[in-house]
Amino acid sequence: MSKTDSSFFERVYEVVAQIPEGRVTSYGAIARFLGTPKSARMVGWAMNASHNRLEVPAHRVVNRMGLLTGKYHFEGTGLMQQLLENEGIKVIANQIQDFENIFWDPNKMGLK
DNA sequence: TATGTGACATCAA
DNA sequence: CTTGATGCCACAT
Repeated sequence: MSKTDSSFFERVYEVVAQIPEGRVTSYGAIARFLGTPKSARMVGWAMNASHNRLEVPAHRVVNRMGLLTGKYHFEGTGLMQQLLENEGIKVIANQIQDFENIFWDPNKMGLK
């Protein structure tokens, strides 16, 4: 309800919320889109707070290698993988298959 | 006010 | 080729 977002996190949520179904993105890509290419860690941190923002599909956000790094932060174990598989993404051993194929770049979002 | 932290990324040896 | 170490920025205490 505040008019001033004043939260870098809010921006991350917005980007993540724009991720199409069946697609995934990386922390660095989001960070770069926000203008802070070196703050990839902050993106992950924002996800930490995303637990309050259910509108944020954090399960669609993975690290650079397509590895479900934050699966341990979800409710239970394997929930993140379940959600991804539910969208048609193949995940084996916390590793997304065809990661490059389903990778969604926010920078290309409105462009092209 | 200062210190610590973190679901990453990138460079170096 | 692999493994290690550092940088990073914004938020929390």
